[in-house]
Order: sequence, then C-alpha cells, then structure tokens
Amino acid sequence: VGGSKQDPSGTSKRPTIVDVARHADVSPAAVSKVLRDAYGVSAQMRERVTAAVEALGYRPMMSARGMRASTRTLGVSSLNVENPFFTMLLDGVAQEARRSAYSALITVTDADGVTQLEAARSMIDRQMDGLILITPTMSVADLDLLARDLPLVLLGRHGQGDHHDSVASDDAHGAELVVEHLVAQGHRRIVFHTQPVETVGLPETPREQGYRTAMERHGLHPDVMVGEWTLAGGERLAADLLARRPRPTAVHAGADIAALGVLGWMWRHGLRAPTDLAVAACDDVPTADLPPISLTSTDQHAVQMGAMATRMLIERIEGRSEPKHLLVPPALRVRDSA
Amino acid sequence: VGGSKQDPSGTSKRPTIVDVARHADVSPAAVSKVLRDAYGVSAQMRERVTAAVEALGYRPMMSARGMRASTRTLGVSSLNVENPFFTMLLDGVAQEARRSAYSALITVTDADGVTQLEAARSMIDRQMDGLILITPTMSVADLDLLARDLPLVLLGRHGQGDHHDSVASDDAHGAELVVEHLVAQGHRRIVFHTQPVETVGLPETPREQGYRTAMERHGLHPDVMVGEWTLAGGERLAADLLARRPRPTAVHAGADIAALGVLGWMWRHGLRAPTDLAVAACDDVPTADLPPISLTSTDQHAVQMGAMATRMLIERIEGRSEPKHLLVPPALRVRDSA
DNA sequence: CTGAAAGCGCTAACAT
DNA sequence: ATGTTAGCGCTTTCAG
Repeated sequence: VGGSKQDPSGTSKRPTIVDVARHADVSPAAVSKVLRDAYGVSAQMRERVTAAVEALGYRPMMSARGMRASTRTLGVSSLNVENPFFTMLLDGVAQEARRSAYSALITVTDADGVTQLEAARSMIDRQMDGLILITPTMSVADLDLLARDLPLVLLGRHGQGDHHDSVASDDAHGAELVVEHLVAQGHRRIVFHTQPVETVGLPETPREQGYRTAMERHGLHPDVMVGEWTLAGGERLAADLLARRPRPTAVHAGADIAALGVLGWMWRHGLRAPTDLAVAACDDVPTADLPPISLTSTDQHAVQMGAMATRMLIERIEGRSEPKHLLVPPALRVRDSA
Repeated sequence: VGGSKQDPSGTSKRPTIVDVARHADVSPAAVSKVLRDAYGVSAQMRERVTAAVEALGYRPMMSARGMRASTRTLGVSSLNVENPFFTMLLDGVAQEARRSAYSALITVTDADGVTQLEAARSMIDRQMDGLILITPTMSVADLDLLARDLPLVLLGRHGQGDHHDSVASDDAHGAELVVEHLVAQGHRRIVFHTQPVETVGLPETPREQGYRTAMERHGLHPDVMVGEWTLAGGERLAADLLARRPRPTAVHAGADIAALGVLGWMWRHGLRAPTDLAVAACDDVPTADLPPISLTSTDQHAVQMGAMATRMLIERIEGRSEPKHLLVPPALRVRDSA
C-alpha cells in the first residue's frame, strides 16, 4: 500500500514516525536516519522527509527513542533551591543546555542523603543520558556506584573519582583571597566560620585550609569556629564573636548566607560592618551586592560553573572517558562590609 | 525453561521485569500487576514478587512504562530561577511531589515566549503525565492548545481556561493591603509601579486594579508609572520619583526585586526609607526580611502555592476534568521600609 | 542508499 | 488468579 494519506479520524492523535514515513512515501527507518542525521541518506530523501515532518508537525517521542538510544536529556539533581548559589548553578546549566541538543531536567531534593540518592535513581529510571549532581551529602561510595552506570558530573563539590568529572570553585584560593584582603586592611584577629563536615569533597575543607595557609603566612593564629552555614547560624556566630574578649576584628563567614545572618544580628544590635566587625564570605549571591548590605565576597562564577559542568557532561555522554576535575578560580568582590 | 537463574555474565546489566519474573517463577504480567498493585493478585504472589524485586534490586524503567501508561512524572516549566519568588514556588512543588508517588522534573526557561512553549513541548516529548507552568509570557492560545493534550496547571498566573487549572495569588487584594497600610501611615501621594503587559492573566493587572480600588476608596488620585520589575527598573523608578515635585511620599513597587532597586538607589544617594520615601512591594522574598533591608511586602505563600498546584495537577491526572482556579490570599508583612 | 523485520521493557487485552 | 500475546514508537541490524 503506502502513498500519502491524511489522517481521516477526527481526533488529533500525535503523529508517529510511521505517519511521517507514509506521508513521505519512504520507510520508517529512513525517517529515523534523517532525524538523527545518521550516515547514508541522499539529499533528496532528506528533503522529502523534512517536508513531511514539517507538514505533520511531527516531534519524536523521546522516551520511545530512549528504549534503543539516547534520550538527549541531562538529569540535574540539586539541593534546596533556596540557596541562591545553587540557583545560579542551575541557571548556568539551563543556559548551556539550551545552546546544545540536550534538554536539562532538574530534580530538587532536600538535605538528606538518602533522598538525594533516590532522586538520582529516579532520574536514571527515566532514562537520562547523564547526571549533574549538586549534592553535598551523598557518600562517595554511592557516587562511584552511580558513575559506573552512567556519565556523571559533580557540581560544586571537589571530586576525585576516576569514573566521573567534577566542577568546583578553587575554594582554598578563595579563602586565601579573603584573608589576604582582611590582613591588608590591618586585621589580625580573623575568625573563620565553618560547619561540621561528614563527607569528602565539600568546600568547607579547602576553605578552612586556605584560611589556615594564609593566616600562617602572615604569622597569625588561626581561629576556627564551627557552626552552621545558615541565616540562624550566622546570627549565633555574631552573638558569639561580639561577646568575646578580646573581640575579633574580622570574620570570614564561610558562606554568604551565614554572613547575612551576621550582618543582620549586628544591625539589630546597633553594630555596623566593618566598624564593629569586618565581615566577608564566599558565594557572591545577588543580595550581597545590594547597597544596604554591600557584603565583601568571592565570586565563584556560579553561572559559568554550571555551564562548564553541562559541557563536560555532554562530552562524556559523547564518548570521553578520562576523568576531568575542574577548579574554577574565584574573584574577590570588595565591598563595604570589609 | 523458567526457574530462578542468576545472571551469569560479568557485566552488571540492569534487571528487567522479565528477570524478576524468572526469579520469582511467575509471568512478567504478574510482576507488572504487583508493581502497580492492580486488581487480582494473591497475597502469596505479591510476596514472591516483592522478594524477587528486592533480591535483584529491580527498578521499573519509567520510559518503557510510559509507552503504554503513566510515567508518574510531573513536568514543571519555570522562568529564570534567579527570581527568588519562582524559586519558592518550585520548592513547594518539589516538597509536595516528594510526598506523592510522582517525581517532579523542572525545566528552566528564559523570558522569551517561544522558548517557553518549546520547553513545554519538550516535556511532552518526554512523556510527562502533566505540566505545571510558571510562564508569564506564553500566549493564552498556546496554553489552551497544550491543555488539550495533557493535564495542565498554571502557577503564578490567573487562569480562566476550561481545560486547565490555575493557582495564583489574590494580587488585587494584596495591592489593596499595601495601599491600606500606606494610607493608615498617613501617606496620600502613593505611586504604583507596573510593567508593560502583553498577555492576559499576569499579576500586573490585578495589582494595579487593587491599587486603584484602594486609592479611590480613600479619595486619592491613582498615579501609575510603567517601568520594569527588575533591580535596574527599580533604580530608574527611584531616580524618577525622587526628582518629581511634589515628591510622592510612598511607592508600591509592584514586586520585591524592583523595591530592592529603589532601596539601593536611595541608599547610594544618602536617602532612607521610610523617611525620604516609604517603599512596599509584593512577593516577600527572603532578602526582604534581612534587617538592613527590612522591606514591607505581601507574603504570597509561594511554597504553599507550589504545593497546591502539585496536588491539583495530580488530581487532574487521576481523573478530574472540571477546571479549578485558585486564588491564595496574601498577608502583609509590615517592616521598616513603610 | 534504502527497506524489512526484530526487539528495547513494559502494560493491556485477552485467554485460561 | 495467573499466563499469553500483541503491541506502544522508536532504532538497529541486516538484506537488498
């Protein structure tokens, strides 16, 4: 049979590759080849098929394609989007994906490591070609396990595995930049604020390391306080620091969100940065740049980090197997708070 | 043949439903039924199958399931995540999805309407069971077209279509709350800041309407300025307002992000809210609550809105067909800026 | 360069 | 209550 034939039924069913083939009077296999511009299609064939695709408004069904081949979909798992730093990473991923032939699909998880693993699994069940993971709490063992199953890029976490890539900020360097700046401003009693670390690869470790390195370079005494990188954690930090005698003159709050807590607590108690306490941190979230806040911070180029992770994942999907672990150098943004 | 048989090959291939069936010595259809707990399975059957699933670590491949039935996946399309209000909506969606049997997969789009339609299509190609759209620029015609193909919920936009649901803030009421508060503080020259509106259903319209209603209720003259709900738009607004004679005493900036621009411009020019100009807005983004900012704003309960949209979408996927259009009442958060 | 046929993993309709 | 069979829409051998 064959020959071009319009759908006579009233209901608008989505056209399939068979419909296109009939319309163009060729085989489904031929249409498939044109669509993926695979090897061995004549110009004439290509033209007929594209015309039919156009005419019918055909779009390939990716999940059917996924049963034999790639779905052209990147899975992204991200911890709570309420941290604007993660949000910027996601934006970078989305922008870069839009420039590519892939779609990026994001799952938002919560802090708990089991949920994060489940999110990754659930994306694998949905036939993602590869995964970008923004996941501070997943264990390295689980990470390696996942990486054995499909292309994987760690984002915002220092990786070392042989089976995946990673894109992180050069946190040690960033912390050094902050300390160097504070020292140049004449500060000597500089506190670093960190939080408890359970897994390997998190920014906390190199940040503290960079802080120590820079402090010792100047013959200063490292002074590390453990708390939480949250607004409330920052508030507690401020209360602690400002009650101490002798009072520290500067704090590296570890992360912007904690620094905002510090500034808020100070503000409510009639204290101001940098006069009463110089405050600096890392992340350079948009809020840091608002004039009433004006928080000195290290820009980690989050959008670019997201974009790079995306490019690296696509490379890996398309064949690369040697691991790449990228450290993006941060830049200090000096503002009023320090 | 049949009988339980372990995979002898070295490579760890993902087990399929057939492997489970063999392991449990039952038919694949039986396994399928147990998995979806469909009608007609004995307790004994259920037990054997679940044991085999457990033993093999089997997970159903959703895209294969999707070829005949539901993928248990909700698609969410959101404009640039850099607006924290959208971020909070997404968090609500993610939280609610985690409580359900569905996974939420998010696409981040840019402002352009064509891209937003393409994002929705791309999720349909990937067999989502339904869509939640956070999309200010998509035309109503496109929206209706999509809604004909699959369950659809509009989030953060006032809908009226017969074929989809919507969850939005009661923006008119919110704007009235703001004006009432400003009037109670003694303000009479109150400006409203909006932005050009091309599509129907956006919050700009009811917000301006609510503003006008409240102003007229008090015999005051509405004074609307058109600009852009961005940081830069807010800065321009501040420059304009503070150059006017007589100077307005209060502004409803339309959206927090614009209000932050206003406050920033004022700060840089040595002016302070509310003394030089009272500033209020809508969205109640987290930054509004920081003490140095302390922006009066209307809380739209974004997280709950996201959760409700999710529940409504699931209802629709599971059979409801009458449209539901929800307006969530906002609450005024009075802070120092007004 | 093109087409026929088999099959990806699952479910639905139909036996039994 | 369980198993058999026939596809879902696509890609991929493998013949021509």
